[in-house]
Amino acid sequence: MPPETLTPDRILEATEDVLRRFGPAKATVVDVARALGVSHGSVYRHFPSKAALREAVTERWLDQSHETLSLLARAERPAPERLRGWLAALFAAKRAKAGDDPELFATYMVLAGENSQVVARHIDTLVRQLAQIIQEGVAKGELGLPAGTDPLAAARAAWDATGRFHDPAYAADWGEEGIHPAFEAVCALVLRGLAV
Amino acid sequence: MPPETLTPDRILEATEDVLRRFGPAKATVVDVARALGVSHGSVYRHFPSKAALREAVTERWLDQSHETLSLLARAERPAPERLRGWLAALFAAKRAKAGDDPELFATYMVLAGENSQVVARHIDTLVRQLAQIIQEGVAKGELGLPAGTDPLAAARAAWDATGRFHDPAYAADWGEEGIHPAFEAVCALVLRGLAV
DNA sequence: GCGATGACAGATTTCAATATTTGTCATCGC
DNA sequence: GCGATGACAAATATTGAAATCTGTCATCGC
Repeated sequence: MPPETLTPDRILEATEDVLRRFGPAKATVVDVARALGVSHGSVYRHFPSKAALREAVTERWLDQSHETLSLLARAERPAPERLRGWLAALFAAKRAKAGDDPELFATYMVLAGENSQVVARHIDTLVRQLAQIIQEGVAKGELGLPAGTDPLAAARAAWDATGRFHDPAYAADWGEEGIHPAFEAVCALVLRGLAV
Repeated sequence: MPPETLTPDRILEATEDVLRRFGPAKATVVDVARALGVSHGSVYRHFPSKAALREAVTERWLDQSHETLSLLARAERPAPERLRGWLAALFAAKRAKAGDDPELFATYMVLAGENSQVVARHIDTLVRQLAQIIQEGVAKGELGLPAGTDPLAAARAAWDATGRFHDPAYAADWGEEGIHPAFEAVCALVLRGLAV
């Protein structure tokens, strides 16, 4: 018997590995099976298709980034600071991922493109964190919304407005000279738009 | 002699035509020459390379959209209204182009990708129009900027913040259900961020 | 004289034959 | 019995030879 019994988790790990090594275009189910020392038929016992396997890898990867940010969303500081910190942390995390291992990042961009449903759910989670900050800020009088504005809609607007600093489509810009001032400027604009 | 003598303008028109008919991948210099009834060598007399030809087409295409917007930027209305109108017009124009002829739009997206310099200049022109509106608004007390903020930087921030509604990378979203509310929300956020 | 031409070399693209991969399932061995 | 296997058909990707395209330039005809 192999070191451990074959589980979805072990398969996912091996898949990540294969993706890292061969890239999204060349990584095959046969490669994954080979990495695990099993036949590719066995992989299909745990995942119904290659697409499902890749989707699961995508989900796993996106879930990793929720933790840290959700801590920041709950931190005990004035809402404007928290909002700023949250956005800055999001940007810093993405920037680091894209900068440290561009190939791996490109791989995950391909996976994300294949699984827009999963990505949409991920974004939803993050927007809800934003909404929480905004809602609490409004409740404490630290932030202001035009009468009748839904905090969730405001959060979505803030998310959209800062897209250049978290949407992977812009990853190429994140290494540029003026990206930090640009982030500061948009951040300031958004915060001013949410001020009391 | 052909109907008219061979000029850069006639070549550009023929190139646009060929691009429209065959798409960016299949359009060749030989096709352009054939459409004009000349040898491809003659095209090279007016444009040094295929890339230069395509760049010129891109420039011509982008320049078309400056006119209408620059009129709006100069309109005689309160700055917040003008700003809103300008952003809405930009969004409407892009949306219409992408929606009416998706293939042609895709073609021009490819061209734009090939000529980021040209696109950057185009964006610069538009951001300057935005800056003009903001600057006048600030002068008249209709808009406000944090002390020491450059109107051009503020314009760039407003541009970045509204990217989802003018960046062709998001064109796929422009047909979606909730895009108008999303635009309104971001617009409101930005206007509030620039209010006195 | 001067713009247009088309033959040409080298780069790029196309296309069809070949090989690999995906997903299924009857069969195996523990 | 039950998870693992590998042979298999259909779909997809790779490959390399042939065709086309880009860019140059010596030559042509007006």
